[in-house]
Amino acid sequence: MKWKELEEEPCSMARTIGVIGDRWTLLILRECFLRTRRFEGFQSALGITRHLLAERLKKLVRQGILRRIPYQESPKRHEYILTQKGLDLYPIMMAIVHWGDTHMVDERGRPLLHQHRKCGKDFDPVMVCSECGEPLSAKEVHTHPGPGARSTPASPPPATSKTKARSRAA
Amino acid sequence: MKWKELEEEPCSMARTIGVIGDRWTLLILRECFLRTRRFEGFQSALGITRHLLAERLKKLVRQGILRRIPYQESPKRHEYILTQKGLDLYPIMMAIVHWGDTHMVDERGRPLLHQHRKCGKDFDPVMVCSECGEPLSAKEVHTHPGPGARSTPASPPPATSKTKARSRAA
DNA sequence: TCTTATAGTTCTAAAAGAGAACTGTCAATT
DNA sequence: AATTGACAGTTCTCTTTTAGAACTATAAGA
Repeated sequence: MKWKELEEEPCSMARTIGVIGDRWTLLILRECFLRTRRFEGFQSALGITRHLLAERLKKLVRQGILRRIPYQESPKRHEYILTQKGLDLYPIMMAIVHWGDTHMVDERGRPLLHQHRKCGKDFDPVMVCSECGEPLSAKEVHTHPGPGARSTPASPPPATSKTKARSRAA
Repeated sequence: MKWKELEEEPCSMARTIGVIGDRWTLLILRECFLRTRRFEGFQSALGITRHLLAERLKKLVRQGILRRIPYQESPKRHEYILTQKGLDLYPIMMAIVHWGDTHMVDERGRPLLHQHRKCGKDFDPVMVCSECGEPLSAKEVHTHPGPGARSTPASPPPATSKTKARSRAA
């Protein structure tokens, strides 16, 4: 499967995975949220090969998640900073960190704590329903097709060429 | 970088990425949350090669995210179902879907809607602070080292062998 | 002039993934 | 009794990605 195909599936998860669903991209984004902005910064923090780093940064810029901004002329140098679209990835990052904090810590405890400036306390991220404010769990949620679902009852899908996957929306 | 190394970093994000940070694993998990349980089900829904599917399922079982449970004898057949640890991935999945719903939909709109059984409404997932209940954004959060951080001021890190990454906790 | 900092690009070898075919067990059909 | 089909994998070859290291380019500073 190619990345491009993923981005075209009628599934918000598949599309998102097509953009950020590989380890290096996720780690680069972690660095972005930790305020890393420059090529060398990413490279030395992550130990990623320079080749891949250059490629991933380009992709993130293409996707509008990072913006490449000059911070000096001669020699030209740029910084990579998160756009709003990139900042919106924060809940994904926090959800990942929180799962790790819950299920992957060793005896020593959490590597990093998060303090909420507004209330001043160390916190955990909690996912709640936008309508009633209650915490969410998988079993309390029912999924149903939305307007962008692939097969409307009226018109069956036009035999999607070579892709063997029976497409499944999410 | 090998997956194993990731799982040993003092960073909850890196560790989590080591477990679920690749596209197929994420897509398999999507299917799990959509109630797919069997090998053929995953294979035909995703179009993943059988080889990779077998490997990924094994890994998820090893990690305690899925449990392999017999549903018939002769011939022996098993289903893969989410453990509690697996169910706890739900906020990650929802955060990913929601970002896609926000930034990756086409004119047609969302492929899938989510209804909260408790309140009966279609909702968006919102990430809030466990302490004060306010929605979170990256800029309102300050990160600081926790007990499991790698370099305690007292004892500097023991020159971490070959890994070139200057480790960075999260 | 020589070294360092920065941001890449280019090369080769190793690892991972794609694609297709094959195995083995049993139930149902011909 | 032999054949087909469902299911859950395994094995094979070929292609694409990654890893790892070296190289390029520009300018500032010792």
